Amino acid sequence: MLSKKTKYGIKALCYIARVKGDTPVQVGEIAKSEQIPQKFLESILLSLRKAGFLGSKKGKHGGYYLRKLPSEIIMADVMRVLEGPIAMLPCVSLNFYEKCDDCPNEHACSVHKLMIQVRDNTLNVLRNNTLEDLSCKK
Amino acid sequence: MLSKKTKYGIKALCYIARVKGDTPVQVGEIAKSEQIPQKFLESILLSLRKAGFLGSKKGKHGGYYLRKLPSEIIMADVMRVLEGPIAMLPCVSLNFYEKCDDCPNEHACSVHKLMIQVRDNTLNVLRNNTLEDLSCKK
DNA sequence: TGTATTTCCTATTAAATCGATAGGAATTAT
DNA sequence: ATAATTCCTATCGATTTAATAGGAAATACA
Repeated sequence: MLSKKTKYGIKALCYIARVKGDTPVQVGEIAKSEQIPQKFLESILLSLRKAGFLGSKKGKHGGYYLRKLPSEIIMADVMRVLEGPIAMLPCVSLNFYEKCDDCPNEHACSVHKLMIQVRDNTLNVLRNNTLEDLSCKK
Repeated sequence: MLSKKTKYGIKALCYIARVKGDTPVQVGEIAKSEQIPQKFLESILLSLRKAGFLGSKKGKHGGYYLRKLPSEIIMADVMRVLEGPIAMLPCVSLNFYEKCDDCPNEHACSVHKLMIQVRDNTLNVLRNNTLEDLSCKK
């Protein structure tokens, strides 16, 4: 199940991508428009900023803005920051690999075999979608 | 993240599929061989039985056996029983659809758009893998 | 310079879920 | 009868999730 954190984060990124204008977008505005608890959204945008997707400006007329073009923001990268590993098992993860305790031979493991395929296909989707692809007008 | 329940359940199904012979396979044997806590495995096999994948026999020389050919057991169906919905969001689920509270227009939702693609691809993998495909000899 | 505004940061909480365990009832082979 | 095995319910501890609280730091502007 996708966490609310990820869901909210993607929605917020899309909102920011859609907004035209020079001034940064405020958390309160996004929260209200997208129906997201403001304090929760604050922490989400903070982690997106730390991951390099967003820049921020403090104080009056402050807010968040994209640091890259929407077409350069790959959803797989966003997902990894918000949701964590894309693979459903550590033993099939590219970026967060870990061996299973219980599994003596990975290549003979039925679950491994299946989850490799799921990962490949999911990754394919997430790598081929950028923020631009998602942030269509309402 | 894939739950241990699902992981254990798939491993157990594969184990049963690999075993040759007339007599049912006992939980204790599977648990020992696949390194799964026996009591936990009991409850998992019980739900697989209730879902129609397994049959059981009680008492001495009792145990579990497949009720269909491995080639007829579709992994998507197994996953739904053990893990729940395949979609990452209720609003993109075929079998467990639910509208999002916060989302006024599903078709304009960026997250929806992305998760539909993920679901389609995941489903494609899980529908095209049967127990036979996974339960290769060790 | 002072005040309101906004992001930034840490801590806490309530609820849900997960993985596992416990104990015993029901059924069956011998 | 007895031992073995599935069946069923309840419970527990740990972890994660979603959200809230409170205030520090920075900034615009009067």
